Amino acid sequence: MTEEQPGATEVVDSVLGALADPTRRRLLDLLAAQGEATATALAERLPVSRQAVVKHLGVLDAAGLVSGARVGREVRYAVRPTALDTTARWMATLAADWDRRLANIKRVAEAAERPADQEPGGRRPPAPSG
Amino acid sequence: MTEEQPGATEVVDSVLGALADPTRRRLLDLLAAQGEATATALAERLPVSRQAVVKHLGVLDAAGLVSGARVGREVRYAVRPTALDTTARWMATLAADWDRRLANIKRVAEAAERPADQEPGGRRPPAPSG
DNA sequence: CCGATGTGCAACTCTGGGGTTGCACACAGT
DNA sequence: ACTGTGTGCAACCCCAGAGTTGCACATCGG
Repeated sequence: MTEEQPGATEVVDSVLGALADPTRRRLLDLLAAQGEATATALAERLPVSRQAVVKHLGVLDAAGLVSGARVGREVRYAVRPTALDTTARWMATLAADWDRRLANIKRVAEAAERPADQEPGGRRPPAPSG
Repeated sequence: MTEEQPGATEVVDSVLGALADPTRRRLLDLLAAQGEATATALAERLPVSRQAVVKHLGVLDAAGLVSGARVGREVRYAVRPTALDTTARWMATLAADWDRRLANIKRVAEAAERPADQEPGGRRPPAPSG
């Protein structure tokens, strides 16, 4: 666990996969609230077995969302904000990109709707595929 | 399709579920690039059948990520940035929250590590469970 | 009207992964 | 040394959902 950081795309990929499950989101909530907890302790506060929690923690760890540290005979898990932050930024960028494209396309569509309109010397964008 | 907007939590929930699938992400990429496309046209650019694409578009539509409009005998789908933006903001807030909690806990832990330390007049936070 | 093209619906298959149980191993406390 | 508690591993069950096929229905172009 706790490997070096791979490419942002892979981070986003695994984070999205990890966050898709409600139980895992609940798990992250609990971890964020308690700061640190073992799989056994977390399982007591969830309607699933410890083994299920362990598996989920494995997925979350692979996604870089949590990390576990051995303390004596138990393993304390804690939340790691970095991967989540990366995904949030990626998503925000994507949303902005969509907005940009949509605005572009709308503009072109409106321009094409009235081709007989007055077309002054100013040049419009050549293609919307920017 | 294209219902009224539900609570932000439900939006985030369905968006995360929708974005978990690679084919759906690919689908969104194509749609964002082309601006508008039919299920049939999208299926030609993907290694799955049209019906699979239709199902995915259904999921994406339920998540508010795309919307389809009937034009003659075909249905043109387009990307909708709002739900994605909502999820991005939610995620960024969550990441910030984790950071806050972690900083809080770390501070408290350090303070508890040396209880015999000089404790000046300044007051520290009463509990980390904020 | 007829063919071509596109959509909608339904039944079906099959793999992934969420969940469980059972047991072996590791460590702390007395 | 022995017991209690926590972790790790493996086999197993089960179902949601990703994907398919087949066919009926709608629409455009001649």
